[in-house]
Amino acid sequence: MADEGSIVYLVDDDERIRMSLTRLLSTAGYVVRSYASAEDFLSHHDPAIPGCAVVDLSLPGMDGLGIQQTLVSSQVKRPIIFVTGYGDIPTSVRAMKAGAVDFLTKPVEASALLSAVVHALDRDVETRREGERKQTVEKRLAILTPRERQVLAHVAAGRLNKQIAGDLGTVEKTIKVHRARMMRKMEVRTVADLVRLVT
Amino acid sequence: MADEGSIVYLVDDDERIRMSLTRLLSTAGYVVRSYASAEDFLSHHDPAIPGCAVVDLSLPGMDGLGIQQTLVSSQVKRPIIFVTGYGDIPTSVRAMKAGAVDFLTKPVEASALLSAVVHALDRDVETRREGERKQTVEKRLAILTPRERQVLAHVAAGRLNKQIAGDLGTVEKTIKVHRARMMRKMEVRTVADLVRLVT
DNA sequence: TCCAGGATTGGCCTTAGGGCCAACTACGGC
DNA sequence: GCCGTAGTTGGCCCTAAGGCCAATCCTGGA
Repeated sequence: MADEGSIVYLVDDDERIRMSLTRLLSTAGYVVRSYASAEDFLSHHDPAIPGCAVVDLSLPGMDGLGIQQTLVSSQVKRPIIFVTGYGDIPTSVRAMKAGAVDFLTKPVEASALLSAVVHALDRDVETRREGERKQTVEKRLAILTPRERQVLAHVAAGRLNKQIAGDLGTVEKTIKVHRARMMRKMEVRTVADLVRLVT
Repeated sequence: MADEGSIVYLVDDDERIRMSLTRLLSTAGYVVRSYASAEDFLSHHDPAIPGCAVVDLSLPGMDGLGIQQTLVSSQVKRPIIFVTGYGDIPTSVRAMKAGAVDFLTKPVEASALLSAVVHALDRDVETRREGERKQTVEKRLAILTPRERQVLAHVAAGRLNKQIAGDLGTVEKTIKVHRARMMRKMEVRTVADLVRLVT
């Protein structure tokens, strides 16, 4: 299996459920870390580690939706699968609108949970890939001088050096220099690559 | 209001509900068209007309999810808001995963429905905007000759005429001609515009 | 006060892209 | 057999982009 060894964070206050789901997920090849409360999970949570979360909706203290809101508002994209015994429709809809991967009712069917985990991990991989791409671009943009950033915007818009010079109140030769340095720093060789990178 | 006059398709087998919601939506400035069954709605449905659908989950014959599946499988992006009196969580989750805008329980709160309609119409506008853009690009791609399409791919990838010539087994001069004709047909003047268009 | 980084400009030369005119070849139809 | 479309190629010329070397000018700091 492709996701074998990926981490599944399990948050449920019922120890029997934790044992049961841990067993199920471990057997499927996942590494499981379980927590009995939202607070315990969040305080040990490292967004940098790939994986997904399987969260019981009703928890003592902060509940499952609270975990989701906390993660969402802190820009953490950890995919969440909710499981619940007592949920209602409005809650499930709110969870899904907030980006939950799935919302399962107890007793949880093994196949449904495993399928949801696969989807969640897929989404996590995709999110991380895109996040890394953005990071790379941001890092490169960060080392540009203000002038180079201006030139970048014009070049990406398809403007000619001569036109850019006019807009920025300088001469073509100067733009050529800024442009060349900007392209080096952005690590692209063609305008096409540049446009794809910053779009 | 920005969406005033937009069409809301209402599908519910209960005439009192239809009356009630029609009144609510009309008062808010929307044009409402109501249907008593999925079959009636679908047979009169024109995907080209902007708007959203408010659909009761339980209907005689094909139910609300059936409408959604029908539209989704025929690539129609009509935004759907479900309303239901007897739904369960798995159903609401399935609807949301299939792209429903919202899933409301009866009795429907006026504010919740109106808010959902605003979101649905926003999504519709966005979907149509994107669809038109794709249409435009497709139309232009359609009038390219096979050779021009090949050249387009290479140009968008940032390759030089000389390299493209090598790859396509011809000389640079020929590529220049294909390239110029391709750029005209795609209605772009710079490589940057081309990349943005086909990405 | 002197230095580094950033912005600027000039000259020179090479490569790349694109417009215009002309011409040839191949193929599918009428 | 003639015609239109698609693909090809050549020549000529001009503009755009980019590399290399050199040289100011200014400003925030050490």
